[in-house]
Amino acid sequence: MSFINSTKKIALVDCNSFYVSCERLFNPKIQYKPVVVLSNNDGCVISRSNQAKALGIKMGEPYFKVKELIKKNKVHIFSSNYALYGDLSRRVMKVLKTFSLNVEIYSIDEAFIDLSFLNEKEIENYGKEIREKVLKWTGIPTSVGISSTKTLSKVANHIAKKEKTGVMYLYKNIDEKLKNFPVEDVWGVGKQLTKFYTKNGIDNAYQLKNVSNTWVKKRTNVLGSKTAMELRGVSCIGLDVHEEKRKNCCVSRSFGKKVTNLQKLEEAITTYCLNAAEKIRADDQVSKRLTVFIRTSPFNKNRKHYSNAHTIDLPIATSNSIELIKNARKALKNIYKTGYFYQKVGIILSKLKESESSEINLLTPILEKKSKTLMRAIDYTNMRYGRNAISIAQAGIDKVWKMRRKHSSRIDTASFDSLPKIRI
DNA sequence: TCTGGGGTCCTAGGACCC
DNA sequence: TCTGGGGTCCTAGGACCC
Repeated sequence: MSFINSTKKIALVDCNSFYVSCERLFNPKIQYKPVVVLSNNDGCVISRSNQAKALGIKMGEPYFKVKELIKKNKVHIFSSNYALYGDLSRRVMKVLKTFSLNVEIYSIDEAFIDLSFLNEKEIENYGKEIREKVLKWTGIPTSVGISSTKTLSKVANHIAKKEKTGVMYLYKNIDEKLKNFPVEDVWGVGKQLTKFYTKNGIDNAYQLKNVSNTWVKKRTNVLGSKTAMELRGVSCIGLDVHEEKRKNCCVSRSFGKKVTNLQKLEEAITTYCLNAAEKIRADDQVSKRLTVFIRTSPFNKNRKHYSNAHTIDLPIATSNSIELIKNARKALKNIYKTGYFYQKVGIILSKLKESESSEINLLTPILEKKSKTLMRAIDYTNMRYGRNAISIAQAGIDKVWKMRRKHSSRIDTASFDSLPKIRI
C-alpha cells in the first residue's frame, strides 16, 4: 500500500478592490488616488481603493453619510457599471483557467483554484505567477491565498492582502495566524454567529477551531461545524468546478424617487420582467413560478411601512416575456395598496429548468415555436443595438422612477471610444 | 432629500401517506 | 373505542456570501 500526499492545496484568487480597479484601467490618472464605487442608485459605497479605506470610509456605508468626507478629501466617485465589471471578470477568469483544470468561479471577483498537483516548494512561486499573468493580461491586481481548505485559503487571502508579495501560503504556524484573526472575519461567520460566538467566549479563529464539534453542531448548524472543521484543516466544502445554471433569477431596483401610483410601479415591474426573461433565455431556461414583491423604505421612520409579495405558479414553464409580464402585473395588482411611498419593486423567477425539458401540452408545439422565434429576435436585436433597442410600450418611456447614476464613467468595453489613448 | 442587488443553502414545520 | 409514528415532500424565512 502506498501513501500519497493527500494534502490539498486550494488557492483563493481575489481581485483587489475589483470595481475600483476596473475604473482605474480606463482612467490611469486615478491610479494612486482615493476612489470609491457606489451601488445602484448611488446608494452605498461598495468598492474602495486603499487610499479611500485609509480615510475611514467603510464598506456598505450610505453615500450621503460620507459625502462630506469624500468632498473634503477629493475622493473620486463612480456609479457602478456592471457591464464593464462583468466583462473584465470574464477575462480574469479566463486567465485563471490556464493555471489549473479545476477552477471554481466563486463570485464576480474571486475564484478557488485546485493546486494540489504542485509540491510544497513550487507553490509560492506559482501563486506569484498567477498574480503576474492576471495583471499583465487584464490589468487587474489580485491577491492569492493558499492553504489546505477553502476556509483556510480565505484566511490566507486576507493575510496576503497585507503582504507585499500579494501571496500567502498558509501551512505552518497556522495557529499563530488564527489567534490574530477575528472570528467575524472567518468565511461563513456572519453577524448572528459572531454575536453567538463572542457571547460564548470565542473571539478569534483559533478559538473557533478548537470548539467541540458536537457543541457547535448542536448550538448552530451543519454549516457552523463545517467552518470549524475547515479551520482544523479538514476539507468539508468541496470545489464546485462545473458552472451550474442559476436556480432563481431576481431583478429589482430601488427607485430614484419614491413612487406612489400603480401605473409607475407597473412600468417598473414590466422593465424588470423584460430583463429577467432575457437573462433566463440567455441560459436556455424557463420559469415555472413568479414572485413580485413591493416595499416602502425600511429606513423612513416617519411613514407607514408596507412590504408584501405575491407568487403565481405558471401552468406551463415559460421564458416568454409577454406571458411573464402579464402574470407579473397580475401579481402586482394583488399586493398594491394606495397611500404608500414605494421604494422598491422586484420580480423573482423561480423553479427554473432547462427549456427543452419543459412540459408539453397540446398547444405548446406551435405556440412555443412562434414565441421562441420572436424572443430570439428580440434578444439578438438588443444585444446588437444595445439593451432596450426593442422594448414594449408598457415599460414606460419617461421612466421617472429610474435610478440615479450621477457618476457613471459610461465605459463600454465593446466600444473603442473608451480605450485609453497612448502617445508614441 | 439621499441606506444596493443577486444569489445559495439550511431548517423547522405543515401536509400527506401508510 | 382506543389513536402511532415514520417517511417524504414542500415551503417560508433566516443566515450567509460577494
